[in-house]
Amino acid sequence: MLTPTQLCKCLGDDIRLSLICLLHGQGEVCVCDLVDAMQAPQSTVSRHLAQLRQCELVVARRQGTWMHYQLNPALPEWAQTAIATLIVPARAALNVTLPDHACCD
Amino acid sequence: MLTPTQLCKCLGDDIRLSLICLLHGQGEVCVCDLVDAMQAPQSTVSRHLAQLRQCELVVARRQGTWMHYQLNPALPEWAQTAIATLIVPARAALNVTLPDHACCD
DNA sequence: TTCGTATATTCGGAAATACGGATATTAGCA
DNA sequence: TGCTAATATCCGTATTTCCGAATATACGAA
Repeated sequence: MLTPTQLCKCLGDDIRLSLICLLHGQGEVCVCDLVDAMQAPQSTVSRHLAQLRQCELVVARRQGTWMHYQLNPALPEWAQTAIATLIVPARAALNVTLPDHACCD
Repeated sequence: MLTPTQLCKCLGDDIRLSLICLLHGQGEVCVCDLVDAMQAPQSTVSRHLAQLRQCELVVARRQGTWMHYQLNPALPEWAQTAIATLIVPARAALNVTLPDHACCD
């Protein structure tokens, strides 16, 4: 079960926090768009997504070859609140935005 | 200036999060009480306090030989809100409480 | 001065984390 | 089948973080 320390550890990394920013308020996003938005190698993005999945901050759904990620809608209240609070300054500090949805689907 | 990533990194450690729990809503607390509450060597507690000071999550005031710490009252809104949100589940998970104030003063 | 107490800092080593290229896996399609 | 695209995992290495004993510093009192 998610502890506050774990949540903070997960969010205490620019790449992972950026990924959360990209997913927040977006429904599902496919990995290719995430890799595109982060300017980082695919293996790096995938590794961080796996970590977020492991803490259950995000959930994944496979559709054919593609994977769609979204924020875990079943997070405890306090975690959702904390994330919502941090998102605003994080967006400003990290400056990440989804590309025009180009790849899958 | 404090970034969301930095805040999370600071809070993403059991000892530092425990220290924040001990300070939250308490005004000033002296180091001896913090060392007492955390069952950890003095140098460890002091090192983590220094890190919290460096990120400006806490501020310190010297009074003679003693140091008194408190949450930085000038934290940005978002940081105060995030901390307040995390404190509740953190207290439950980490189970830390101040000892009867015994040492300095 | 010198001593004792409170706290901070240093230091070497252990452990955890991050990286990204290479490779494996999974699925769709010919 | 065999090929290609999307994604995940592996692996050796580099970096960061953490630890606690030892030491240093700051201060008050004698």
